[in-house]
Amino acid sequence: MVVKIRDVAAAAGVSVGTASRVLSGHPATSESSRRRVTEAASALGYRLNAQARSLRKPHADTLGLLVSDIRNPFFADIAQSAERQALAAGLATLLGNANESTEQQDHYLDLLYSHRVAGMIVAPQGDGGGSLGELLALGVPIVFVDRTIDGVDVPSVTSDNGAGVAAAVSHLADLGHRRVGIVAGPPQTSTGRERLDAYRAAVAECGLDSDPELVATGDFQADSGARGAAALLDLPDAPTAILAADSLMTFGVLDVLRERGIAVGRDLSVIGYDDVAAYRWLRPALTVITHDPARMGSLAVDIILDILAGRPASSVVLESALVVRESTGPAA
Amino acid sequence: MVVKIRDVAAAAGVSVGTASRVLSGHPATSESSRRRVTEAASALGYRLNAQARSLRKPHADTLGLLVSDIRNPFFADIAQSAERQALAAGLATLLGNANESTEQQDHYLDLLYSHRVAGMIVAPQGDGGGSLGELLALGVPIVFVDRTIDGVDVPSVTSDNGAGVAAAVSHLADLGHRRVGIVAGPPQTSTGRERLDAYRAAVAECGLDSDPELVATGDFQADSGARGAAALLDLPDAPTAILAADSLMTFGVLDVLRERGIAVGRDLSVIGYDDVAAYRWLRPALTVITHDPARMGSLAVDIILDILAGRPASSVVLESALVVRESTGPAA
DNA sequence: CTGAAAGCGCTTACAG
DNA sequence: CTGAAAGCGCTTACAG
Repeated sequence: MVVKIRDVAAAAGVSVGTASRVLSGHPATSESSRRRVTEAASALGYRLNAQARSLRKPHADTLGLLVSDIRNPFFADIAQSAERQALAAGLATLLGNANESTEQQDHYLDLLYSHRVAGMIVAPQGDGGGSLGELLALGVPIVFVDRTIDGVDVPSVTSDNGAGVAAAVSHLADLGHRRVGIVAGPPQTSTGRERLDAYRAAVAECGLDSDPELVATGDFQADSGARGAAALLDLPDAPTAILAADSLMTFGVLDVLRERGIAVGRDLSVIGYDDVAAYRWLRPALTVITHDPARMGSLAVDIILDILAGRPASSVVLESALVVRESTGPAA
Repeated sequence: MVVKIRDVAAAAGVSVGTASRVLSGHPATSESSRRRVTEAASALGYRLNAQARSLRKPHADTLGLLVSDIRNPFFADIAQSAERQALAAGLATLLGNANESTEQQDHYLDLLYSHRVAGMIVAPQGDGGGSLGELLALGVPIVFVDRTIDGVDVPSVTSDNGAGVAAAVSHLADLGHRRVGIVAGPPQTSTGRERLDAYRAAVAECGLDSDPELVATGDFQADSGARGAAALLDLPDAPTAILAADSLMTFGVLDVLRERGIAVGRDLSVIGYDDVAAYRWLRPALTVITHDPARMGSLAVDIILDILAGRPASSVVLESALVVRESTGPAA
């Protein structure tokens, strides 16, 4: 019932091989075959079976994309631009949502491999063992986005986390803050660690209080931002400024401040992370550390394409910057 | 170099058929084969080639998901829950982003079909012709989410748009508003049309001004919400309340009000659509028409599973309700 | 430029 | 319960 290439070939009066060559754009075809096959295909409503094709090819015309949380606008932006860029290169995107879980990451990695994707873009987690290590050993083209894993030599597209955080802390120091709190990301992620390290380095650099109690650890979800902020505010000697390490936790922090009636920018300074669209309607406008998820996504695809084409693939580190708006002010 | 089932069979000392049966959980296997094959497979690091498997099966173990805009939080929620539900049923999700374009929708539809997905969940657009019509004719299991197409008989999971809009208009009427503006969605979408129709019916029902100038048409993107609000506000006899037909346009409307220094809830009442997480930080808190994208996504997957299992599949219409918060007040 | 044929890695009747 | 074999729908050397 479903039309296959042999039906097209029969209708066009050519061999299956010739039909295949015409349909896949092989140059060695005559004008007349091309016409007849094309006509037969559209008359019969022929639709290629991508499964069958990719069984003969080293890989399918799909790209695996594994993000940590598709509902996080930062990753939605990465996904959107990666998908667009992949599509332009003729690759369909298989999307996985690791949900900040190493197990689920491994599950998806296996799944993507079993579909013989041409390459995978992943915002990784864990220590580079498990399925990730196995796939790497198999030579599957993988590029990391946003995050990396220590000791795992894979091309990546990341942001210069240090620069943004350093600028943020120094901005706060200039405003007279001495005790700056941070709601850090999970230590299992490179971004969580790098942002925290940069915070510590900048705090030392600027001569601020380096009290370990000023560090709360979250998991990149809103609730943990709220818990972290609450813990910091409940300190006997609470910070006068709080920095959050991603957008969801930033929202959690803001929730707590509102509940407690603390005036952002006046009573307490706040610096958010990831300049997501949803920040746009916050008042006072949020001072943030910003980077470029859309560019991350498209560059990651470019690197996969480089690898597939045998071109040298190199990692890129994108800029990160502080955008000062209204949520930071002089220390109370 | 890559381990295939024949290698596993050889290592286990059984035939390829037996290895296949063990690996795919066929009941007709002996305890001893099961042990030997399982051990051989894990010792060799065998990974199934899903392409090859699905070539022998009626379809792949994948589900196609075609949303209108992955960066729209409403669709991100649908995607998240659909993916989770599909995964639980052993289906990987192939995600497409139609980007509110009928052409791109058709492109993805073709792509998904070429990958022989088990079924497709789509937030549709257009008139039911093109690739959509062809796939339907081929008997591909398709279910619509959020939107439908007139005259196309496909199971769907939608919201009762009429109920929410009616409640919203009536709420405004109760507050004394006579001129209620709407930034409607694109007439190419069922949700765009239904919400507008419900608005018109409710306006008539409540005896409000039915001036056609009170209707601005947007495209479900923020910018069009801003343009629509500006047009409404520039009317010689401007509305005292504005209703927006989706979340992105709601944000656009709010932008314009802020630019113009109009106090939401006092100078002008605003009712938004889709109770997305980003609304949570708006002040004054937004009165909205709410429905349940996560449930939409998982129910849509359930329907696909019903179809695949040969069970009767029926459409479901979810509730939609008005949540009154602070952005609506007495007519000025 | 074209056809005949082998083969991609699996699954599944068919016998036994 | 098991093996041998056919076949899923394509692509691609190999000859010509």
